[in-house]
Amino acid sequence: MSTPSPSSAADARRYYITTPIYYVNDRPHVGHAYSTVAVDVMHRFQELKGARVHFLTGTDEHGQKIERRAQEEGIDGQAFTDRMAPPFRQLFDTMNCGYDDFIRTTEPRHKRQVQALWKRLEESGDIYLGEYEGWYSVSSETFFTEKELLEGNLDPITRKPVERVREKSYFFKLSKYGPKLLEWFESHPDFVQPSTRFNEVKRFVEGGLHDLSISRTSFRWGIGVPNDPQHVVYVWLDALTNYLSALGLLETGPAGAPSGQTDLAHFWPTKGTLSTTRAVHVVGKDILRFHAVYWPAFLMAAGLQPPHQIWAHGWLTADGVKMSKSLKNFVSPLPLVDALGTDPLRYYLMRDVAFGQDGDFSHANLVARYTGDLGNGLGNLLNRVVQSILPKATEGRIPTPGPSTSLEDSLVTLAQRVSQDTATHYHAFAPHRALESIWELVSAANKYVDQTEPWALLKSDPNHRLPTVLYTVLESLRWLSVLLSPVLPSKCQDLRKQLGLPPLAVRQGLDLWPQAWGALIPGTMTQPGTPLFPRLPEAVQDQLLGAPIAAQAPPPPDNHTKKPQTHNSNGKPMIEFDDFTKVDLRLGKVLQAEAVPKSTKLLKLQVDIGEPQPRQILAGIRTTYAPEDLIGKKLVVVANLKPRKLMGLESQGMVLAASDDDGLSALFVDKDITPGVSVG
RNA sequence: GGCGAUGUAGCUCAGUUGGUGAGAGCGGGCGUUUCAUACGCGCUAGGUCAGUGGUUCGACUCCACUCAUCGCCA
Repeated sequence: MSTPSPSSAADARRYYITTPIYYVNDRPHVGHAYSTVAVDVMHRFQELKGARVHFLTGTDEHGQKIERRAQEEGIDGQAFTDRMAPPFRQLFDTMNCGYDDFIRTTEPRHKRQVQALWKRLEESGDIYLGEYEGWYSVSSETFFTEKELLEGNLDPITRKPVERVREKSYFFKLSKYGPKLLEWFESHPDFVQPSTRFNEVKRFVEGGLHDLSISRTSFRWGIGVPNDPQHVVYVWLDALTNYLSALGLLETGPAGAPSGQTDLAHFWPTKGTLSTTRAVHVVGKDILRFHAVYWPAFLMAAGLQPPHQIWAHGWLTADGVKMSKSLKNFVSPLPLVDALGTDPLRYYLMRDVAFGQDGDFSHANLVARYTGDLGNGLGNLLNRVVQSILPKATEGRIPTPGPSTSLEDSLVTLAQRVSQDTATHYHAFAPHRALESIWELVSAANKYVDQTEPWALLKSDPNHRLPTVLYTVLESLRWLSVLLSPVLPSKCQDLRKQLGLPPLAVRQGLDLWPQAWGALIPGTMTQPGTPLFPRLPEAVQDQLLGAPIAAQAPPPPDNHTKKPQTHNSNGKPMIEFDDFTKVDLRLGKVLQAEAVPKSTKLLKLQVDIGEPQPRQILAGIRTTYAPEDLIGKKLVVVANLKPRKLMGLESQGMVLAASDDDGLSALFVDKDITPGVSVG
């Protein structure tokens, strides 16, 4: 399995990359954002390398499921999809995905192309009229065989009932293309990624292909079959064609001659342009088969070149739970963008999930990535130099570097390696690795600042060593502003602005990827601004971490059993007896008590709980009890609470007390019972 | 059932064609600096590399089997 070398994309003058078109039967969620952001990252990377990129996304709007949804609402399909499609577009705009085209399958330009493709397939003799009978699942838009169905004739995926459907149908001679497909797979070892998915595809084809039913008469909401308006084109043939129709590839003029859409059409590879174009479809693993088997077969039949690559990514779970309609636990990206901003969410999605594998969308990890990587790592690096030291050293101008030492040399060497590694990883559709690699440079730069101590040089050597040190850090940040820009486009603009640099201006044929050290121009004014990734207010953190899934997603209602009570009148979750027995409650006798200095609430107690040594326990009861009131008293102690530091002192347990607005009362024991005995 | 994967430190994962004491990031612990967004830097994981049995001078890395998890099978 070969990975393209870092230079190959720059050579590929044209790069066509697509997301799946999204089915508009529901509102967009973080999964849609994920695949579209991934494609946007690739698109931005390729542009930086000087490729001419066409980035397509859009919506899939036909099919029986849509027809029924529209009917339920008493509106027609067009009105329904006109309402459902815009939120997708808005989401991708919010996520700062710079798509070049957003196609809807209900657009006339697409309908013409589908019909044109149909005619081509007909001309090649690969379409015939037959009769189809089978179990059709409306919810999955597909037929199932008898043995695939669940008991009671249910769709094995959606568990909805299927219908016995018998209808006249046009068929595509898919069976004829099995050997050609296998030959194609053989000669294109990177056709499907990741390779384990490719294995599945190959075996599927090796198992033999049946002809594919490609029209329906049982519903109307779709594209009419040319010259047989009773039939509607099968939704997958319809949907897949979007990749061509966005390029106007099959466009014909009034006289049937190719129209003027030739420029865009060049994004689709032909035999003559294989080395200078690259067409890649990014899809979810659930629709791989359609893209890796049916789609190349259609294209072969139409006399067209299959795409270069199909990249199947994985699914996201939500805080460890599979996202599903019935659980209503789809993570909506918009509140996250409100809380953190677009770029941090993009960063999280690209950094925390290995592209191609399934991943988990974890709110805790999101916050950790924001605070740790972005805030403490990158943001603080910029801040500590541009905001803090540079104004004092050079009144904010980029300094002129002097002779370098081994410290500078090794940082430069590392930056060059990181730059190469990062490019390799972006190329291989491994944004998580690219970012991992980039953070080597972030860390090294922070370490460099620590080692060189510019704040000390400010006093000891402001005219010689200091300019070199500051220049080196600033130049590292300039490199970072390029390396990170595919993932953090707007934050990198901000970063560059603070460094006194113009925005990155991509141009076809111009490779902007960092290679030469020292492009920062001494004397340029920097523009210290607000921190790139300000520390999250606690309220925002709490909002992100505060049981976001539980709140939005009650467990699926169970109609048969009575729902157990999950919370008590205090809003606390119900616990099992076993949970309770985990708490080691013991009787303790207070041996000593004294106030904690500088604290109005805390008392430091030495409590005998039957152990050789008394426990030191800090209790926030000083407002009610004076130290001398407590000595000799017996009270209830939580003995197995993890030790915790309060006001610099370790507390090895907790004293039970009840409190209300007026004060509190410790739980004293009135009989003379031996310290250390269990309470329960 | 058939086919294919995966199982490495608390968590997420790297570990090229078998060979110096098995790694990274995060979390935890300890220390330290003070320019900075209480941020940075340093040290710290003694992990039966799922298990068993093989091949080999030598295996996390090859083979067989077992267990667990997952994917594909129109």
